[in-house]
Formats: sequence, C-alpha cells, structure tokens
Amino acid sequence: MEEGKYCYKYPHPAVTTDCVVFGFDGKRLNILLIERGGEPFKGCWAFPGGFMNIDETAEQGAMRELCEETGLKLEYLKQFGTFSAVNRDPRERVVTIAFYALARKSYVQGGDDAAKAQWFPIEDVPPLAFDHDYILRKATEQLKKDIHFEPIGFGLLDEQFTMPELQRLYESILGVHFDRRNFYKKMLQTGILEESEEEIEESETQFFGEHKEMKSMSIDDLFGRSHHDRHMPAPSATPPTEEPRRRKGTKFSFNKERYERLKEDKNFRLEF
Amino acid sequence: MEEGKYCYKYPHPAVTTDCVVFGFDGKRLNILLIERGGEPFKGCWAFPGGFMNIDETAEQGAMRELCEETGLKLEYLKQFGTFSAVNRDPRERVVTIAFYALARKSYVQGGDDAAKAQWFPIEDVPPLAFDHDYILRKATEQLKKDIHFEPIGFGLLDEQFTMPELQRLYESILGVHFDRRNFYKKMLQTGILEESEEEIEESETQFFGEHKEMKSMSIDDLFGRSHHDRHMPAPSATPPTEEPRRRKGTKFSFNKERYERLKEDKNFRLEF
DNA sequence: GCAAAAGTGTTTCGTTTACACCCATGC
DNA sequence: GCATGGGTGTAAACGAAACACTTTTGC
Repeated sequence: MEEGKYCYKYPHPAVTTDCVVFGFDGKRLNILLIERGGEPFKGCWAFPGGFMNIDETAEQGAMRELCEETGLKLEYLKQFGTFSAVNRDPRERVVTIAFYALARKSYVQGGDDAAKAQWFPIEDVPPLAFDHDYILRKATEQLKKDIHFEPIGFGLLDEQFTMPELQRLYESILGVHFDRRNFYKKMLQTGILEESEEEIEESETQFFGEHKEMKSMSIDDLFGRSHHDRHMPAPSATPPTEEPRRRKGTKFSFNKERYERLKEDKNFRLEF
Repeated sequence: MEEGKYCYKYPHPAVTTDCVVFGFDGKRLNILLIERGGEPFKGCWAFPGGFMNIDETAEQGAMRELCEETGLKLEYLKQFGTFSAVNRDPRERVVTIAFYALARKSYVQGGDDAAKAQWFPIEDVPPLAFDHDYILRKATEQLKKDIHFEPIGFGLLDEQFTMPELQRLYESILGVHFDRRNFYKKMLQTGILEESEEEIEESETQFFGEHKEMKSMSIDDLFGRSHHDRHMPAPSATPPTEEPRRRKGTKFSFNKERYERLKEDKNFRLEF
C-alpha cells in the first residue's frame, strides 16, 4: 500500500480525465496528442488529460488539463465514456472519464500551441499510451454518431465557412461522399445556416461597372438557357437591384439562436 | 481527513456504480428502485448500485451490486454517463458511473425479487436520493436515442412476443403512436425477427415434416431468388404449408445471429 | 352477439438520390 | 486558355404515412 496523507477505509481508484481533441485542417480530420515526458509510456503519444482535482467536476478537470497541456480553451466538451479496465495503468488503479472536443480550423492550421502538443491526421496516428487507441476508436465512433444529429460540425470550422468546406468536413468524419447539390439543399433546408453578408468594402463604382457587365451577359445568356430559372440578376425585368458577384465562395455561419428555436418544434429533425 | 488503511499522496474520490433498470409490464415503462436503509437519504428511493471494488471493472461492479441488491442477473448493461458533481454525495467526494439495464417482462410482472426493491412506472417515480432524478432523466434520454438504432427493445420482452406487445413497448419508450400496419411492415422488413413456430407440443412428425419442407424449399428458392438476398426462410414460394391459424397473436423472437450478420452489410440501417 | 384486439395492402405524399452545365478564378 | 472548383434545378425512385375492413377471442 502506498504511503500518503489521504487515507480511506477502502481502496479508492484514481480518477483522471482524457480529452480527444478533433481538428479539421480543411482536408482531413486530425487529433491533438501530447508526447509523454515520463514513465509509464515515456515517449509515447497520449491524449491531453490528467488527474481530476477533488474540488472540480470531471468537465472542469478535463478543461483545466487541456488548457494546461495545450493552451487550448475550447467551448464544446462532450463526455463519451468512462474507462475502467483494471490494469489500464500500470502504476495504480485508474479510472478515466473521457471527453472529446472540437478545435476550430485556424487552431489546427496555426500549428502547435504547446511545446509537446502535435496534430496528427486521424488515419495516421502513432502508437498511443495506455488504452488510448481504444479510447480513440470510441471517440471517433461517438463523433460519427453525434454529427448525424447535432450541429457540432461547425465547431470544427471557423466562424464563417463555405459550403464546400462544410461538405469536406462531413465527408471526412463520416467517410462518405455527398453530391454537392444535394448537400447544399439539405444544409440550407435545415434553416440553421445564415448567409454572411460579405463585408462590402470599397468602390461602389467598380461594383456598378461589374454589375452592368453581368447584366448584359445574363440577358444574352437568357435565351441560351431557355427555361432555367437562374439565380442571376433577375433576368430581364430587374434593372439595377440585384447583384450576384461571387468572390471566393459564399460564406455561411451557424445561427445558434435559430437552431435553439427550431429544436423546440416537435417535428424538426436534423439529420445527416 | 478520514482514517483508514488505504492511503494516497493525493485525495481520491470514491467511485460507485448505479444501475437504472428499465422494465416493461406490457403497458408502461417501469424502473426498479431500492429503498435506502441508512443515511444519507434514509427512506428515500434510489437506484441499485454501490462502491466499485478495486479489482473489478465498472461493468462488473454494476452487475455485482445489481445482483446483490435485487437478485437480477441481466444481460444488457449500457454505460450512459458518469456523474461527478462535487457535492453529489454529502459524505465524501463520489463519482458514479451509471448504466442502464433492461429486464424482461416476466421479471417485472413477477414482482419484486428483493425485499426492498420495487418497480415504479416511470411517469410516477417517488423522490429519489442524491442526484438520481437527474440520472434518471439522462438514462431515459439515452434509452430513447438508443432504441432508434439498436435492437435493444427485445431485451424488455420475453423471448417470444407478439407484434402488438413490441409496438406498445416502442410507443411507451418513444412516446409516440405508430400505425399498426406500418409498424408490422417496418419491423418485418428489418429481417431481424423470426416468426416462432409456435410451441410444437404434440406430433414431432409435424415438426419434422415442416422442417424438411422448409429446407428443400429454400434450396429450390435459391435459384428463383437470383440476386435477391432475401432474409426470410422462403415464405414466398411455400404453397401448401401456409396456414394462418392465429391463436392469441403470432409470436416472434429476435434473431440475434441474423442481426449480427446484417449489421456487417454496409447499407443495412435499423431505424425507428 | 357484441366489444376489443389481431391481422393484412394499397395509394399518396414527401424525401432522397442521381445527374450536367455555366461561371469564376488562378495558373 | 485551361484546369479546378463553386454554384445551381429537375426528374425518377424510394421510403414513409395514411387509411378500412375482416377475423378471432373473451365477455
């Protein structure tokens, strides 16, 4: 029996937390790992995490450890399982409460905040300490399940994002391919997205010029397109009002308030 | 600090397990509670559960405690959350790993196995000890989610059950009403149900006769079915065998092997 | 014989899928 | 100017939902 000043009538396991942090770099799903500096599993990679303090909840402990070890302060932390195999830690009996978290794209692309923290593409993860391979599998399964029904994907992108970005994210998490048009439709139909009015800096003049050009183009075009109901500058009739001008890609953002309201409606169903 | 012979350098919380046992009496969903004999919350009702031993997993601990306290030995135990609020137990810091379990109908109707254990309809639960009200809410939410996609409902019925029974079960868990015909169709289409050859008392001959027929049928059928991967024994072709002869209601059972096989097929989707 | 519950198909509707072309941008 | 990727509508197929009557059993 170990020595120490905290004594109990019956043996108590240690309780730790572990955080599986998912990040999306625009192409692939990544996870954030820490290289262990001490035994056991010295030199192995592991999830950020550590012992829960006696005066904090597991959630608080997970957030604290995550911040201490990686500098990340994340909004979404989801408990997905508690792992209690008797010998999962060679030192003593340790039960770990596991969470997954989502880091926005810029964090991932920005590189490693913490010295020993590093992002790994999820299909190319090094051997992990303890039972973290197993935990990772469970985390991934849970993420897959959750993203079907909860709008958590947005937590992996920046505040504003384009549809193709969002689609690539869903595709890498779910491991499937969506038809672009169908994906647009379904996403927009949910009603939880908001089209960002892109910042309208500079030169109205240029804008008008552009507009005029477009307009004449689209009129010519109109005949060629026959019945197609193009989104473009209201075919013949609308004079100066509409303005299409796509730049790099239309930006959207997740409208949380609208989602909260929709959720209340008994027959609202979010599904992917 | 308490005295005791198990000492640690840092404080360790106690770890307990709790079991939310669901049961279905044919009409309503019930849960199994135990009246607490000691403080705290003496006289209150609570979930079966208790301290996890240092040499057992949480699952094992939950099963052990459940058995000790209620006499139930159940097959399905699902971890759905770990609760770690700092003051959830007035005695000491206690983290509880919570499971839900499913008890077959006959257990529920059979009454209380253990002295102090009692079934309560879920809409009419007495005040519970600790944070067990909260835990119950979470368990119910989880059960609702799970039953949409996993064939766990059968664990609440007896080995053999009728469609109306199954439907009532789904309806009480999900709180909705299904059209009887649509429910039949959907359930049968999944391919995981098996129509019970009703207890074959009398005349083994009849059984063997039936059996032989079935077998030859399915071989014949094999060619006729071409690419169709039918799950059914070969019902379509059977000319003379068929005889509806409903008694009380046709009995079905859950075919686990078939389910396991179907699950592998990439485009098998179970949903309710 | 009457009331209550089991059993069974078809039609309608909505959702999901499949699919092609134009435009803008960057090289 | 060419390759890459963004943006848009429609038709066909499929699955879900709505719906009524007959049979059996227990009272």
